[in-house]
Amino acid sequence: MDLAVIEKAANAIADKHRLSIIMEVVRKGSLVCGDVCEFTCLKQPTVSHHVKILVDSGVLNSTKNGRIVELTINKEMMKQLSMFFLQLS
Amino acid sequence: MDLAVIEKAANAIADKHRLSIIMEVVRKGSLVCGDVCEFTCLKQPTVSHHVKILVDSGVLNSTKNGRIVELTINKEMMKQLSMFFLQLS
DNA sequence: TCTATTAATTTAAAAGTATCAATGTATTTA
DNA sequence: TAAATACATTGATACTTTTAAATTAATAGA
Repeated sequence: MDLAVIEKAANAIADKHRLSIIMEVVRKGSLVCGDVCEFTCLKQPTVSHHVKILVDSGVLNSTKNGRIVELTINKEMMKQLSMFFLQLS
Repeated sequence: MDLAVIEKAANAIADKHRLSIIMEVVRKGSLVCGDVCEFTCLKQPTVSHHVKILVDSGVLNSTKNGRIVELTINKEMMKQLSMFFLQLS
């Protein structure tokens, strides 16, 4: 497992707002960026910034349908993180 | 699982130097702060700073034997992190 | 094509973080 | 008790991150 991947994913997760986005994506199955603005009370550019970090790190997947971006959890990444920490325990 | 705990642990892990400290602690079983200065090429105050973050977050355990601080991995925290990411996958 | 909608980018200010020299503290040893 | 050792704290500087207003880009629908 590449430590740079772990570092980047950990960084993406290490934020109150981003962590709550992750939990909401998992709870609902998927979210669009507009939903995130609503439930986080953050402005749209701020949400766009956080979403970019989550997607770039591989924590979330994004698929663009027209002008709408749909966010889902990257289960493969979650499995890798789970395995990494299991090996450290 | 408390998200604040996850957030704090993720933050501790989300750093190149701290991640390498974690890996070395696991590889060797334990380390003292002086060892960390050597293999990271960081100065002592910087190491003290990083170690504090790792210990405060619960990622590492520290036990003081006289003036020497011994660092070990917190296996319980690793298990909790592993479970957390497993549930997201 | 015109307008509304959804998201990305730019820019800038404020807050937070990493680093290390200098210094402090506690403990061991001569 | 004095010197040496191991680590913590302070304070300064440089760098990074977060946030959002303003703007831009892309798409959908009238």
